[in-house]
Amino acid sequence: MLVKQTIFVVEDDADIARLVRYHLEGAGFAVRTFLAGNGVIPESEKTPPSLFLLDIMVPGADGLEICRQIRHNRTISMTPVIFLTAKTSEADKIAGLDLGADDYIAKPFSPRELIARVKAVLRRFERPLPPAVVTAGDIVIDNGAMTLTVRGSLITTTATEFRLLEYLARHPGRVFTRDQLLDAVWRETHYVTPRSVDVYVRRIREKIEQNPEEPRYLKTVRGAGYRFEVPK
Amino acid sequence: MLVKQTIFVVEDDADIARLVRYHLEGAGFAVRTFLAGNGVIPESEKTPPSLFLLDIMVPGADGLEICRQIRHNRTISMTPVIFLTAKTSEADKIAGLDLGADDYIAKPFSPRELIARVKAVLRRFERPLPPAVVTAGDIVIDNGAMTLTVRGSLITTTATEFRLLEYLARHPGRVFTRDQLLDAVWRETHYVTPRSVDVYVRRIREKIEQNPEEPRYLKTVRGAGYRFEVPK
DNA sequence: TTTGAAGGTTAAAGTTTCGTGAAACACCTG
DNA sequence: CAGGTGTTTCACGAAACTTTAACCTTCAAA
Repeated sequence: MLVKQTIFVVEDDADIARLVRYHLEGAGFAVRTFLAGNGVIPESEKTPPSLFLLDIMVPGADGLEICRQIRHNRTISMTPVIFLTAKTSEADKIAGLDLGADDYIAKPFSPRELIARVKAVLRRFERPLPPAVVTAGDIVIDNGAMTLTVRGSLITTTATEFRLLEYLARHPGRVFTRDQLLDAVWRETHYVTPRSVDVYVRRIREKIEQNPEEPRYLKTVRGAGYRFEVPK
Repeated sequence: MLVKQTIFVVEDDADIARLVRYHLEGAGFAVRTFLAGNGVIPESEKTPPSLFLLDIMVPGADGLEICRQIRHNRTISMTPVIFLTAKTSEADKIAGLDLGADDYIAKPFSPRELIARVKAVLRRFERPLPPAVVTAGDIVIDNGAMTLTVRGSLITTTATEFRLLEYLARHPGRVFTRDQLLDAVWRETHYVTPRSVDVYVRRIREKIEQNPEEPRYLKTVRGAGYRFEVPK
C-alpha cells in the first residue's frame, strides 16, 4: 500500500480489538482502537479515518448511536461504516441499514473476510483520481501509467520520487515546507526526518533538470521549503 | 465502469429508497427512484435503464405486475429485473414462480449484498465485447476462442492466466495494483492474498516473454503493481 | 570577514518488495 | 477414491528502495 489508510475500531472486548488491529495492520492499514464510544467523534474530526469498524454493542454510546453521530457530522458524514455484530438478528441489521452502515461482519469472522470486506467497502468509496496527466514545460507526468516523460524520453522513477514530483507539479507555484510534503506524500510516517525530502528533491532534479545546479522546475525557497515552477 | 449504468428503483418506502440510492450511487451507478409503480414503464421507454430493482409490494401496480409489463414491452423486455422482498417466504415463492426475474434480494439486506447482486446480474447480461482479439507486439489474444498466440505458435493457458493477461493487455500502459487486479479478474472471490497475483504474473511471463527476467510486455512497477506495455 | 544556519551531496545501513520453487489445497473426472 | 489439473499459500533470498547521518557548500547577518 502506497499510502496507509487509517481505520478507527470501536470495540469493548479488548481481545477482539487486539485481534482486529493485528489483522488490519497486517494488511497494511493504520489502526486506532477505542474501547469505549466516547471520544471517537472528536478524534475523528481531528484526524478523519478512512473507515469506521463499530461493534454494535459498546458501552458509553452504542455502535448505532455512534453511527448516527457520524452521519450527522459534517466533516465525517461520508466516511464508510462497517458494523461488527455478534447477532445475526434482523433487528440489528435493519437498524444499522437505516443508519447508513455500509456493511456488516458477523462474529465470529475469519481474518480473510474482515480484510476482504474492509477493502471492498473502501474501494467503493475511492475518489476518482485527479487528472491523470499533468504537463509542465517539457515534462509529462502520467498518473495512470506511473510514467514520467522528460523532453520526449521516458524516465524511470521510484514510487516515492514519483509521488513527490506529482504532488509538487499538481500544485505549481506553491511553496511547501518539508513537513507539509512529508504529510502529503509520506502520510503515515511521522518518523521520517524532514531532511529526507532534500534527498528526494536532489534525485528528482537529477532526473528532470538539464542542469541540476540551476533548477528550472524544482526550486529551493531558502528558509521555507520547495516550489515547483512551470518555466516559460 | 466506463459509462455509468442507470438503475431504476421502484420502492414505496422512502427511507429504503433513499438508502438503496445512496449505496448504488456509492458503487458508481446512476439511480432513478420511483415511489409508485405508475410512470415507470413510459420512462423506461424514453431512457432505458440497465436494470430494474422492484419492491414486490408497491402501490399503483405491484412489482409483479411491473415485471410482467417489462417482459411484454418490446423496447425493454431484455432488461434484467431484481426483486426486493420483505420476507423469506415471499422470496421462496418468487423463486418458484416463473416471473422472469433474474434475482431477488430479501430484506433486510446488507449494502454489500445489494451491490454484489446487482453487479452479478449486470455481468450476466453484459453483451459479449466487440474487440474479441487483442494484439500487442507479437502476441495475439483471442477472447472468443480463448487462445493465445505468441510469435506464431499457440500457447495453452489456464483460465485465470488467460483472464489476467487479457485484462492487462486490454488496458495497455496502465498500472494496476494487485488489489485492483484481484477485483477485476478474480471477481467474486475476494478472499485471495494479493501476492497470488505475483505467481500468475510469473507464469504468464514464462509463456509470453522470451526472457522472463527482463520482461518486455508485463512490467513490474515497484511499490505499485504491474503494467502491460506494447513494445516498440 | 567571520559565523551560524540552511541546503546539497554522498554512501552505507536499514527496510520493504518482489521473484521463486515447492508444498498444500480444491476440485473434477474417470 | 485415486490421479490429474488448476489454484493458492508460504518462506526465503536477492534486489530495489528508503532513510539516516556525516560532511561539504552556500548564504546572509553582524
